[in-house]
Amino acid sequence: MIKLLIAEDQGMMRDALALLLGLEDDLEIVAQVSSGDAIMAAAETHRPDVALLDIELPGRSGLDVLPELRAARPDCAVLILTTFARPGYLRRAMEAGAAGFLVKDGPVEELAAAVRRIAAGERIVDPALAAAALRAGPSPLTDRERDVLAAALDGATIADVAARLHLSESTVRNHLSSAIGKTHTRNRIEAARLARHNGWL
Amino acid sequence: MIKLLIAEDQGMMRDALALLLGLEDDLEIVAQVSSGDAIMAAAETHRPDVALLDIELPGRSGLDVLPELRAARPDCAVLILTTFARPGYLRRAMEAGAAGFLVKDGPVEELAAAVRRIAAGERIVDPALAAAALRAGPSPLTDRERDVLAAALDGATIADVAARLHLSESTVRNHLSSAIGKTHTRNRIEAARLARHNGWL
DNA sequence: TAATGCCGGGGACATTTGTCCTGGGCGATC
DNA sequence: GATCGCCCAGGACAAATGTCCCCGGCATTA
Repeated sequence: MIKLLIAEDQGMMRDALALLLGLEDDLEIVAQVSSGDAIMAAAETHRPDVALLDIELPGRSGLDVLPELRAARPDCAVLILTTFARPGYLRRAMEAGAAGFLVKDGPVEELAAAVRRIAAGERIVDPALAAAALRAGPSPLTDRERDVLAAALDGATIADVAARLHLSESTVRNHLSSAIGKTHTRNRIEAARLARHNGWL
Repeated sequence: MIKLLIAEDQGMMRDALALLLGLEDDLEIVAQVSSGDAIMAAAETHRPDVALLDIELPGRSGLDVLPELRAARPDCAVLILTTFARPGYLRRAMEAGAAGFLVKDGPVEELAAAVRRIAAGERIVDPALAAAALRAGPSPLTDRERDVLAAALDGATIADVAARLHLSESTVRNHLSSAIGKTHTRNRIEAARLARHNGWL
C-alpha cells in the first residue's frame, strides 16, 4: 500500500485527485492540505511514501517546502504537480531532490502510473520540458536582481521597490538595468515576465 | 438523464471532472472539448442539456462562445466553471445568459449539485462573488481603452501598441492616460493588472 | 596577495511615459 | 440642428525610467 499526501490549493482539483487516486487498490490518501505551510506537519504525522506537491500554493510554495521535506523525511518521494511548465521550476525541483515533475495537462492515468513508478524508486520527467529547461539554461540573475524584479512585477514604481526592499532608488535602478540587460529585454515589465515564465523568481 | 458537455483545457482536470460526473446515475458526458473553437460544433452534434464551460481556453474563451451558444441552442443551460473569481467575468457571464457561475475552489460535490439545479432551471451564483461584482461595478473603460490596455499588458512599449493596433503613438498615449485615470492607478501596468483582475479585458 | 563578482550608492544624460491642452470627424440622441 | 461621447491625432511639458559612468565595501577565489 502506497501512502499519499496531496498538497493542492484548488478545492475541486484536490477533491478530484483524492477521489480518483483513492479508487486505486494500492494507493491510500493519508493527508490532504491546501496550503504550503501545512505540508511539513502533515508529513510528520502521517508519514506518506509519496508527496504530491503543487507549486503555486498559499503560504509557502511547493518548491520552497521541497528541500525541507527531503531533509526531514528522505524516504518520502516527492512528485511535483503543477499547472505551469516553467523550465526554472523543473530545474529547482530536480536540484532539490524531487523524484518527478508532472504537468496538469496530461491525462489522469499518467498520474497514478507516475505515483507507482516514483514509489518504486524511478524518476519521472516530461522530456519536452526537460529539453526546454536545458535550452533556457540556469537563471542569469543574481539574488538581488531577482528580488527587485519580483518586487517590480506588479507595476510598482522604482520608489515603491526601493521602499519595500529598503534600498536607494539608485540601487534599484541599477539592478533593474542589469536584469534587463541579462534577459535581453527592453524594460522591467518584459524582464519580469520573462523571468517569471522561466521560473527564475 | 442529463446530457453534459465539458469544455476545459487542463487535461487532468477535464478527465477528473468527466470521470466523477460520469459516476452519477443521472448524468451522462456526451462531449469533452479542450478548446473554445470546438464548443459550438460539439454542442450541435451532441445536443447537451448542460454545458460546463471554462473561461480561459485556447482559441475562443468560454465567455466569447457563450452568447453564440445561447443563441444556437437556447435549451442548453450553461454553467461557467473557472479558476478566477473576477467580478467582470461573472457580470459578462450573467449578461450573456449563463445559468450559473462556479469557482473551482469549492468541493466537487458542489459541482454535481449545481449541474442538477441548473438542469432544473435554477440559477447558481456564488454570493460573495456576486457582491464583489456589484461593488466593482461595470467596466468604466471604453472599447479602445480596453484594447490598448490589453495590448500593453505584456510589457509592450507605446510604439509597439501603436504599431499593433495601427494607431499613432499620441492616440495610444491618450487612451492609456485616460484608462489610468479611470482606474485610479499610477501607470499602465497597474491599470492593466486591475482591469484584468476585474475581468474588464 | 591580487583578482573577481556581487552589493549598495550616486551623478549625468537620453529616452520613455503620463498629463493636459487643442482640434477635427463621426454617430447617436435629444 | 445641437449636443454629447468616443475616436484619432498632435504639441508641450513634467516626471519616471533606463543607461552608463563612477566609487567603496566585502567575500570568494586564484
